[in-house]
Amino acid sequence: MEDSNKRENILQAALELVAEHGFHGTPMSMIAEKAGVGAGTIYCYFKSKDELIIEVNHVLENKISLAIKEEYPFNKDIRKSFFHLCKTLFAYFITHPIHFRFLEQYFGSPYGMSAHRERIMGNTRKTNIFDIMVEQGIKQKVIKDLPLFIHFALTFGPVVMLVQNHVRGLIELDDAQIIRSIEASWDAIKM
Amino acid sequence: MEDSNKRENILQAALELVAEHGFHGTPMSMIAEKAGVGAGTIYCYFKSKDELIIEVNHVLENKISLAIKEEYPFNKDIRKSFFHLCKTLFAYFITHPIHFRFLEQYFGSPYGMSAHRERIMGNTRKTNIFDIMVEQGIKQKVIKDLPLFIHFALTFGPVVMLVQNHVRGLIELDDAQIIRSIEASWDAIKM
Amino acid sequence: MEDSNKRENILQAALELVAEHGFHGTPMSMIAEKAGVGAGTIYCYFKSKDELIIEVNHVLENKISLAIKEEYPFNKDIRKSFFHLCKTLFAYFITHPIHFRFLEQYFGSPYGMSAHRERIMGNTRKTNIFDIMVEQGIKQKVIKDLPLFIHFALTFGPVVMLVQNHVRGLIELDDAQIIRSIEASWDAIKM
Amino acid sequence: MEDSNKRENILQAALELVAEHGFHGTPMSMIAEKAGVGAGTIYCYFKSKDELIIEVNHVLENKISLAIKEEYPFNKDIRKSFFHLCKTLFAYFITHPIHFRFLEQYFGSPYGMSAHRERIMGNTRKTNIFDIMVEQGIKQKVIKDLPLFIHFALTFGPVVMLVQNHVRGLIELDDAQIIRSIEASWDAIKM
DNA sequence: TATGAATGAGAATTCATTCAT
DNA sequence: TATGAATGAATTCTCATTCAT
Repeated sequence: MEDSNKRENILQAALELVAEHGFHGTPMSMIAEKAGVGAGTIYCYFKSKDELIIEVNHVLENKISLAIKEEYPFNKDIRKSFFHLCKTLFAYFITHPIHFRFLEQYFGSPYGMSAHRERIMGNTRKTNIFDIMVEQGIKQKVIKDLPLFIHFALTFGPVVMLVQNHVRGLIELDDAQIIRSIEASWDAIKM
Repeated sequence: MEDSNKRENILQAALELVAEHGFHGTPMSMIAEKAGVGAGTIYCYFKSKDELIIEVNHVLENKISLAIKEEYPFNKDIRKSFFHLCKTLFAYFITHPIHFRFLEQYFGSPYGMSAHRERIMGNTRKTNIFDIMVEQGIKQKVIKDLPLFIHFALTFGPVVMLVQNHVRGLIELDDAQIIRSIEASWDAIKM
Repeated sequence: MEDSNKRENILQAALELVAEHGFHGTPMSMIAEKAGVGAGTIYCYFKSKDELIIEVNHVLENKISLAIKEEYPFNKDIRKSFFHLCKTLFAYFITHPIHFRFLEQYFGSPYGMSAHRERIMGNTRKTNIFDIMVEQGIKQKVIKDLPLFIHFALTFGPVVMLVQNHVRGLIELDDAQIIRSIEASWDAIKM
Repeated sequence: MEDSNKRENILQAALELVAEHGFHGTPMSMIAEKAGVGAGTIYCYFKSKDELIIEVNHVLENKISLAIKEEYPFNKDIRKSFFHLCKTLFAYFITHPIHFRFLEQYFGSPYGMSAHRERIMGNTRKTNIFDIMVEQGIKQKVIKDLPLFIHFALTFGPVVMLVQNHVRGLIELDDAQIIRSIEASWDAIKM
C-alpha cells in the first residue's frame, strides 16, 4: 500500500509544485522531499524530469477527458451539448485550479492544449466530441459554417481566459456569470 | 547615441532570444553576445535579468498600445471600434510573431496580458479604450450588459488562441478568416 | 548447483562487461542483469564491487597460469621453453581477447600484471616458471646475465604491446609474425 | 601574469591528480581546488572534463615529441639513433613519472600511445623519426626485415614495462641497467 | 560607462549499497 | 539465500552576477 503510493505521491508533488513555481522553479529535490521519497527514487519511476512532467500532463489530460465525457448528452441537441461542454470545463478548472496552473506551465500556455485538442476531447477524429458537435451543428445549420479551429477558439478562448483570471484571483467567477458567458459564446458560434 | 543604442540592442536581443528559446533557455551571456556588448554591460542598464525581461515587456506593451490607438475611430460607432480593435491586434501579432511569442513566455501565458489590460489599452481608467468602448456600448444598449472582464475574455480570448495557433504554424490565418472570426466575436458581445 | 552457477554467472558477466565498457562504465545493476540475478544477490557472493573485480582477476590469473604450465617442456632446453611460454601467451590472449581487455582495465594497464609476475608464473619462488627458466639460462650461459625484471620486460613487453594492437584491431597478427617476433625477443635475451 | 597562469594551473592540477587518482577518481572540484580557482572557472578554459583531459594529453605528447627530437642524431648511424631514442624516453619518463602515470590513465594503458605513434614521433609519415630509422635500417641491412609494428613493440614494449615498474616503485632502474636493457633490445631488432 | 574573466551556488542525474520481504 | 525498490552522497556542468581594470 505504501509502495504503490510512491509513484502517486511523486506525480502529485510534481503537479502541485510545478503549478506553483513553474517547471524551472521546481528542482527534483523539492519534488522528492514533498513526495516523501529519496532524491534517487524518482528515477525508479521516471527516466527524467521531462518524462515525469509529461506523465503528469497525461494524467491530467485523461482526467479532463473523462470529466467531459461523463454525462455528456450524446443525443441531445447541439446547444445542450455546447453548454454541457463549457460548463464542465469551467467546473473542472475551478474545482482543480492546480491542474489549470500546471497546464499553463506545461505548455507555453494553456493554449498548447489546442494543439492537443484531440487528446482531450477524444483521441480519434471520430470520437472527438467537440469536432463531432461542430460538424453536426453545421450540417443542421444550427451553428455557423466556419473552420473547426475558429469554432474551437471562439468556444475555449474565453473559457481559458476567464478561468485564468479566476485562478489568479483577479476576478471571482460565479455560476451566473459562467452561464451568461457561455450564452454569449453560443451567440458567437450559433447561426 | 552609442549609449542609447546599446540599451536598444540589449532589449532587442533579449526579445528575440526569449521569444525563441524561452526565459530559462536564454542566458545573459547569450543576450550580451547577440547585442554585441560585454556580459557585464547589461547590468549598467538593468539591475537583473528579471528587470531586463520586465522592461522588454513594457516596451512591447507600449508598442501594442500605440498600434491600437493609432487610427482608432474614436467617434465612430461601437461596432466599427470593435472591429478596428480586433483587426489591429490580429495584424500586429501576425506582423510581429516574435512579440507574441515573447509575451507567451513572459506570462505563464499571453493571458498574463489580461492582468495588464489597463496598460495595453491605456493606462488610466479614462483612457482605456476597450473599457470605454464597452461602457458606451452597454449604455447605448448595443452590447450586452456583462462585466467588463467577460467582454474582455469574449473579445480577446479567441484572438489570442487563433494567433497562437497561427504563430505556431498549426493553422494559416487569412484575412477572410480573420474577418469572419471577428464577426462571430461581435455576435458574442452584441445585444 | 544453482548456487554455484550464480556465482559463475556473476563473474562471467562482470568479466565481459568490464572488458567492453571499463570498470566505471559497468554498474552493478548491469552486471546483475546480464548474470540473470537480482541486484542485491551479488552481495551474497562478493562484499563489494571492488572485491568482485578482484575475484575476476584472480580467476583469469589462474587460467593463464594453467595455460602456461600445461604442456610446458620442463626438461627441454631453455630456447624451447622460452618459445613455448611466448607462444602460449600469444595464443591465449588472441583466443581470449576479452580476458586481455579485462586485464587492461583491471590494472591501469596490463603491466599491472608485472606486479603479479609470481602469481601468473607460479605462486612461489620455486615454482615460478619464468624465473626458473631465466636462472637456469643464466647458469648455462645461454641467456644474458641480467636482472630478472629486465628479462621479464624484454620478453613480455613486446608480447603485450603486440597483443594490444591486435585486440584493438590496429594490426592483424598471423602465426608467422608471432614466430618472428618471438625469435627477435629471443635474440634480445640470449647470450 | 596571474591571469595567464590560470589555464596552466588547471592543466597542471589535472595532470597531477589524474596521475595519482585516475580519471574517475578526480572530480572537477578537486582539480579546481588544487588549481586555486573556482569550480566554474575550469569551464572558461575547457568545454568539459573530457576536453581538459585531452588537452593535458596533447601538452604531454608535444613535450615528449620535443624531447625526442632535441639532439636527435639525424645523420648518425642507426644504432646511435636507436640508443638516443630509447635513452631519451627512459630519461623523460624517469624524470617525469607523473607524465607517465597520466598517460597510463589516459589510454586504457600507455600503449594507447602506440595508436598515436605518429603524433609522438612526428605527425607525418615522412617526419616520423622511428619509422624512418627502421626503414633506413632495413634498407642498410642493419636491422631485421620485420613489419614496423613489430619493431615498435620490440623497442618500446620493454621500455614501457620497465618504466612502469620503476615508477610504481617495484624496481629501481639505474643508468647501467638502462644501457644494458637497450643493448638487449638492440639485439632483438638488429640483423 | 564598458568589459569579460571569475565565481560558486544550485541543478539533474547516477549508482554502489542496503534491507525488508 | 535471493530479491529489487529505495536511498542519498557524489558528480558534472550552467549561469546570473560581480568586480578589477
